[in-house]
Amino acid sequence: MTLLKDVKERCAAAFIAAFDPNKYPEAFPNGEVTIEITPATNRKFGHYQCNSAMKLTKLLEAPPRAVAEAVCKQLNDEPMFAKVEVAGPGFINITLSNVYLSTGVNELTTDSERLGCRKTEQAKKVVIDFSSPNIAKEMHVGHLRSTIIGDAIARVLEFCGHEVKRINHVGDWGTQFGMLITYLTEQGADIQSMNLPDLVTAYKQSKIQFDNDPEFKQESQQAVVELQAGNPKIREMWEATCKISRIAFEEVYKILDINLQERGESFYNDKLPQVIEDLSTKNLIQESDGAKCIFIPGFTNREGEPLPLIVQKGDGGYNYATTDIAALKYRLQQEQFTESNGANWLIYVTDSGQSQHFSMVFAACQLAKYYSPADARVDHVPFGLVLRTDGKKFKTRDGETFRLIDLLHTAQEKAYEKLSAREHDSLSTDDLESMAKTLGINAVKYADLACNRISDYTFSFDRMLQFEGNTAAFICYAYVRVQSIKRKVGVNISDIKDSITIETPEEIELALLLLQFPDVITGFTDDLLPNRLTEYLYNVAEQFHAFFHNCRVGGTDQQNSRLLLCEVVATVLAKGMQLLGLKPLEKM
RNA sequence: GCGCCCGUAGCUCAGUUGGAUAGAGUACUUGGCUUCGAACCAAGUGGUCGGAGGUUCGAAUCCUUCCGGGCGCGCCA
Repeated sequence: MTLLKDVKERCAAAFIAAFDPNKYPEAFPNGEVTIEITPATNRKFGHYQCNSAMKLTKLLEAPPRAVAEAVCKQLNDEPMFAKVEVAGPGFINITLSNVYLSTGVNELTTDSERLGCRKTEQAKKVVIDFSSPNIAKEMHVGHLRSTIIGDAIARVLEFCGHEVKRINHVGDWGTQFGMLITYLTEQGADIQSMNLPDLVTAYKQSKIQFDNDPEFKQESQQAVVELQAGNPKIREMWEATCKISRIAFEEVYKILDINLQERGESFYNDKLPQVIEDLSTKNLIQESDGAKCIFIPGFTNREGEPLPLIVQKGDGGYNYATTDIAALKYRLQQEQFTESNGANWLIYVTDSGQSQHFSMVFAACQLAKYYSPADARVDHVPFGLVLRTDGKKFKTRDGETFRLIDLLHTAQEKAYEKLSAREHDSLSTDDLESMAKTLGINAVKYADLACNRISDYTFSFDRMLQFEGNTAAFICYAYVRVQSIKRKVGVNISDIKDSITIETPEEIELALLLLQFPDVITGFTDDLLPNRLTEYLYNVAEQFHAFFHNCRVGGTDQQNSRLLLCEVVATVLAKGMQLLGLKPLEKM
């Protein structure tokens, strides 16, 4: 039972008590009523508000205020609420009682793992596809967004009790390997001694030659065919390039603390012919200009003609649409989970430029009866571009992308500058360096997660490393201060026999927020927007500072109660940070 | 041209599915350290929610239409 559900249930009961469900069957289908409870828009309206009196006014055949007053009457003696009032055109404003809030936060003190969040009753088998860099290319900020958004979603869904597989759908297959391998062969390159930057350089050269040298182009295309056919020599070179890239990717994942399982496009190579065959037998494929296409109703090209999803090219090769269909089918039908074979929730975290592609792939898979929305949830989770502070795309003056690994190191270095510029009593240089590494990465992640992912995101070291406002450092600082007060008071939390008593306005606000944690997590799983959670953590941190400023802890009658409250704050902050892939600092 | 996304304070961004007087942060102004970290707190200035219509008790949110920006649109992924 979450706070929101609790309020909702009691209000629904009040509607049923105030109006005879048998008399108004339309308002009470099956004797029940669905009502709307939202957090109050303004504190002077209480903690929550119910707007259903206005919505149900027609079905209940009474003016909105009269409906509200009848419901309100039923709630006056409810111990959960301190006050229930009717206001304006028919709002029911609800203020929770201090007793209810106190009881609620007390329960959290013995529930540090779940913090009121119950595991889902409908655990799903989730395959989440994120990060997905390309072999022989550097990771850049676009991969950063996919990686940290995907990671945060995976962490939250795991916490909710879903069974989650994190898949790195790396770009390790396709025509580019033909040209890369042909180029490396012609140059007589010693692949074993190369690193990723060498590979990237070779890739760029091969692209130039591919575009300008017809003979090279032909050889490259032949190399692709041989790679797909399993030519040992070619295959060996391909594996070597993958290995080099993998080493570089792992370095990034280690810094970012990302755990995911690589299963690249090549994994589906041998499944592609069957997919085409299956689509053919289902009469979904039409030939157009030599290519095999699926025409999906509702999609048109620039001439207004039906837009094809090409699943087999004129030269017989397959492309990413084929791979994505094969991958979707595989994940839903063959994926090995502990209890059954297939997943029933697929998530793709990619840039929003691929929205149309995924709508078409999803539509094609539904036409092929690989799934129906009734038995599987399939989400494309899009995100916007990364921009510079001048609004342009995040690239160097030469049009090159910044290497992700360099950006991460820069963030850590700048975090060190910021930290060391302040006075610290008992922190060694080693401590500072270690903190800066954590804080730098926290800042990079938090700044990205704190924006609504659908919008474009403006990347700025200065902003993300600020200690004020909605930033990683501010959240960390709140946590640090809780740890500090605990050290200062010197009481072992687990020895405290007292319970929390909520009294002051600051305590009430803080308790209310802490009890909302499960509702925030539930909201997250509905819309997969990480900024809902960052905003919540910011509110907790901010409210903690306000509480701490006005309510003394150490040496007061309320010391133990407030110490316990502080502990809940720390637990919520730590859990929230963990779910976002951030690491708390004990000191800073 | 068609499709999708976006347009909210000088800047960076929220806005919980249609709710009350549109909110934070930053910047700027002001007040608060002789007790738990002032990396903090409190207050103020700042808005035609891109424009115009429409739907209704009620619109930043839904519909229509313009304006401005971004992305995508047949054999790259």
